[in-house]
Amino acid sequence: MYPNFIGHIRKYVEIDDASIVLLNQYITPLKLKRKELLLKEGQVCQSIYFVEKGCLRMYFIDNKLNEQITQFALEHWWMADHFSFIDNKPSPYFIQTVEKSEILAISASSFEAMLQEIPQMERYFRMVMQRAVAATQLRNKYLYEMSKEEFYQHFSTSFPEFVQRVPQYMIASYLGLTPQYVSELRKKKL
Amino acid sequence: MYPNFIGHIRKYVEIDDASIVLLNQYITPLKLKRKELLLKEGQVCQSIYFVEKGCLRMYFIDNKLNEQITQFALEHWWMADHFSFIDNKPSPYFIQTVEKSEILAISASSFEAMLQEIPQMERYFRMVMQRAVAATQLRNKYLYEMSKEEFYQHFSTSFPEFVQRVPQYMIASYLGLTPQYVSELRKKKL
DNA sequence: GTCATTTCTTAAACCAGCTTAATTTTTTTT
DNA sequence: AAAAAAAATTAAGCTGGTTTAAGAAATGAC
Repeated sequence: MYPNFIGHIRKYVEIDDASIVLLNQYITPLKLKRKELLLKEGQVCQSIYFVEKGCLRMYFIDNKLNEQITQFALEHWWMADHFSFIDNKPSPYFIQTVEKSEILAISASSFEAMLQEIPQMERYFRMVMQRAVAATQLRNKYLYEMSKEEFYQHFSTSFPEFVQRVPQYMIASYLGLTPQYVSELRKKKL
Repeated sequence: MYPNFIGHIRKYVEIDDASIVLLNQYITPLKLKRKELLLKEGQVCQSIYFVEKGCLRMYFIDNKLNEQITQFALEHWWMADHFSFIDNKPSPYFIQTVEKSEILAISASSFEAMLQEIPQMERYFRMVMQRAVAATQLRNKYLYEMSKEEFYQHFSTSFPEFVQRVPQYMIASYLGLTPQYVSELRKKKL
């Protein structure tokens, strides 16, 4: 059905096929084209989104009216504005497909019901969230210890597929660099 | 027993007194003086730490041999190097008390056993981790949209108790600033 | 209570990465 | 296939925040 989603769950918890079938009622699958919006600034982030296939980005409009990207999600990643999702507050973010994508959405009420009915999912999300915290701790450490030049080089050698797949100006934005500076860094490395 | 800890759990999940009593067997309470270490670089982060009273900091030694602080934890906060804790890998961090503190430690094996025996704790930690993700998303947004000067001013007006309690050079380190620059910014504001 | 250590301040020179602006290349649309 | 739009490059000048160095003030230990 959703091989990436089910595979991801089974990587973390033991769950039988019957429970997997139960899961379906909580999930809304979405087939989206490039550049479609899942969340707009000012709306509440009603769902969390799993990338079954494709790529999402999250961004906000900064005071210079630039789209400032704060996160990407490729296959197997979850995407949400968690503060908005948890507390039902309007979000400052947009969430948009970068390319044609297959997304699984779970609304806040489905999420709650799912966790009640399938306790393994509570455990799954505890682990997913814990790993997300671990990942941000690591990224954060890199931010503290590297110059922007090192940060860019580190990113592009660590995630070469990413650099292939996503426009350069989006990577620049995500890394907190100007497109001009990224351009300079690329020239430097060749 | 540990009013801050129990209060924190009950803020998130319904749990009866019997289960609270069960909790005790998984917890190691620690009374620590100022500047005591809970984790050293190169060790595996064997436990997660709850600050019942006092203050912890997490830091690593950067390439200029500075102590670079990446996190603080005051009362009610959890502290751990999650990658090290989850995957049993050596940590690059030190975790140290900033002041005299009362800490509750839960080792990895206790953590696992506790989650098995008391399912509400699985839910509690899912929520704690999800809020931690939400908090880093927010902090991250501030990093993207503010200059370092704004970031400092924002932090010191948002957490005035912190600025009272923790030496200025530690706050500078945490915010990614030099102590000299923080000194300049303070002078500017008066 | 005083000495030693830690923390904070001041100031000048410096530079990593940004801004601005114009051109070229690539991609998308028709 | 051509036109339009989006993305990437180049280069010069500038600035927010660092570095370096030294002295002053505050704190903790005995």
